[in-house]
Amino acid sequence: MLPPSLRKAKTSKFDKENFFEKVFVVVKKIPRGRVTNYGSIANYLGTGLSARTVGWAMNSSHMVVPPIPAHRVVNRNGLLTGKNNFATPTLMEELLQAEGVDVVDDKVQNFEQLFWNPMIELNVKKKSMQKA
DNA sequence: TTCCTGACTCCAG
DNA sequence: CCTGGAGCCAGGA
Repeated sequence: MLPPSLRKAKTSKFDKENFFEKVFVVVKKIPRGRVTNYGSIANYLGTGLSARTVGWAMNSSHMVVPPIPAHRVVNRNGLLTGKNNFATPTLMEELLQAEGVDVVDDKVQNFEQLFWNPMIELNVKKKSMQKA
C-alpha cells in the first residue's frame, strides 16, 4: 500500500497510484542477482518517455512494504546513479555485490548479461514494441 | 498559480 | 565512450 503522501490523486493521463504500484510490483519481480533500468520499466508500464518518474517512484519505495529491491534498478549504462539516495552511498553497491553482481566504479559489470527485461521476462504482449 | 529540480533517456558532436 | 541540450512527469516552494 502506498503512503498517504503518494495517494493524493491529481489529474493525470494515467492513475498515478497504479503507476507507482506497478513500478513496485515490477521491481519486486526482479530476480536476485539481476538488474534492470528505469527506461525498460517505464516502457513496460506504458509511460515510455517518463523514465524519471520511475526513479521518483523508487525514491518513495523505501517507505513501502514489503521492501523494494531498488538497488537492482540502475540507469541504462548500468551506473548506480541512485546509490547516493540510499541509507548510505555504499549500500546499493554492497547489496548488489551480496547478490553476486560485480560493481566496479559505481557501474554494474556484465550489465547486458545481467540485464532483466520485464518485457521479455514477464512475457507481456505489447502491440507497440520498442521499435521495428 | 508558476518555476525549479531530479534515482532518466535520446540526439548530436 | 564522454559531454551538452531538450523532453518527459511529479513534487515542493
